[in-house]
Amino acid sequence: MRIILHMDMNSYFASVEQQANPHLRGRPVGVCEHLGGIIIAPSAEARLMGIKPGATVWEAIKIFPQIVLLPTDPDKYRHVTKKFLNILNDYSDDVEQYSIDEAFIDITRYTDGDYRDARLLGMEIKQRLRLEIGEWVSASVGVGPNKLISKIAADLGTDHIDRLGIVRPQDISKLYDELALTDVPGIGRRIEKALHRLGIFTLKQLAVYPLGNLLNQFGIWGYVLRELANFRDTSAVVTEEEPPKSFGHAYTVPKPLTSEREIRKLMFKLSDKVGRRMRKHGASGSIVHYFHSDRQYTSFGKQRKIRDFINEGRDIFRVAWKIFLSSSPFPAEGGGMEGVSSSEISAPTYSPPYHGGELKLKIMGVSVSGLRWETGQDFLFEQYERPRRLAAIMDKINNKYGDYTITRARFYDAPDTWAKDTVGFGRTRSLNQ
DNA sequence: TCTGGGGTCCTAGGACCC
DNA sequence: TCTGGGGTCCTAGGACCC
Repeated sequence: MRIILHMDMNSYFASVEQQANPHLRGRPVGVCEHLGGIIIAPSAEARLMGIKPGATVWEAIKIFPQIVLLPTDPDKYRHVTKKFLNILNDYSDDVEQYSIDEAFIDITRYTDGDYRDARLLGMEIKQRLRLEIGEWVSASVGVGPNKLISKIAADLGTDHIDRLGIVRPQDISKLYDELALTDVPGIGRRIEKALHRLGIFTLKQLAVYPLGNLLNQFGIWGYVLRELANFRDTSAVVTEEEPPKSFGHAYTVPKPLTSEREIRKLMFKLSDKVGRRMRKHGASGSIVHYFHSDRQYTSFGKQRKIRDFINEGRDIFRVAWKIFLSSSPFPAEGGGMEGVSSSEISAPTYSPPYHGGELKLKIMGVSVSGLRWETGQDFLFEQYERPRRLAAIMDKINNKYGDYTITRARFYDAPDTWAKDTVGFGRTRSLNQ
């Protein structure tokens, strides 16, 4: 029987900020993307005041006007994540990074199957976090016979002082009294609703519900649900890091966009950001996804496969723009683009100004999948011919001084500059400004 | 309060080929 | 003219996670 330990950092982004900035310690802090959005991570102090993750910034301010609001700083969090993964690696070779603030460790060998040893190990890991990362960054630890249970156990542990939850095989049946359907990872809002329609309101009911009916209702997911409800999980702790399958960026604008120019500008920014990240990782891709939502949250999204593999902002942008035109808020020219390679896609023809004003674009996203990877270390610079080399130079500048410090002028301005391939300085400092 | 941005996986239908 | 089945690719869309 395996023993799996799950570690889940508490109020991660906020506590990392508090660790890094002593003057934030003990104060209610909220980390958010921008002021029109939500609090992604409220600090423990903010939570105590009733500010939950997912609350809008607006709401948080209403509860506590003095809350300290901070923008996310992904590099900072990744740095700390590396540190805590290193600690975990001292205890097992089988460490799986599950997200930026969560990890699974197979500690079967280390504990020799003994849950008392597992508890001691959990305490030791938490102690090392305090010593090596800092007092303000803490973790919930869960221990159980599989990944699913260890994760659930970590959540249960948050009620205790030491935030260490242990569920031994003989404790599993007690979970039914403590957990709601959506407390099980894999059961979200929609599935919960569907289960309600079947008359299933508790995990116990789900656990004994006829499998055939579940399969009818949910397809293969019915089987998964049944396994979840019985806390069965045979999945292994996966140590290898899988390469990503897509790269994407999205942005919610503070004020809805209506003009073609604004929309194109944002689309290029996002495309450029995606391209830059792809090049940094030595990836190119052949499927471009574009989506947007309007203020009423009706959304439009499509993907296009092209023949080439691309990783430059302007190429990604061209495809995204074509997709956008196909949604026909502006009349599309030339119809579809089946089988068109990126080099054949011309700069979009300028269409008449947006008519009617129905589209009030609130969220936009661009991503690229269908990835192919450059081999070796030399993907960054040398062997690239001029246009790519230009892109590499621009990357260096932008990575150092911030997004869009430098970009191609033609993407910013009126259609008559489209033909020129010049490097210019964009005015925009960053998406969040 | 109409609410972030980063992802993953699964399904299903149509086109096309053998 | 009608008949099968399998495989792959492409796209849309829905669900979930942190």
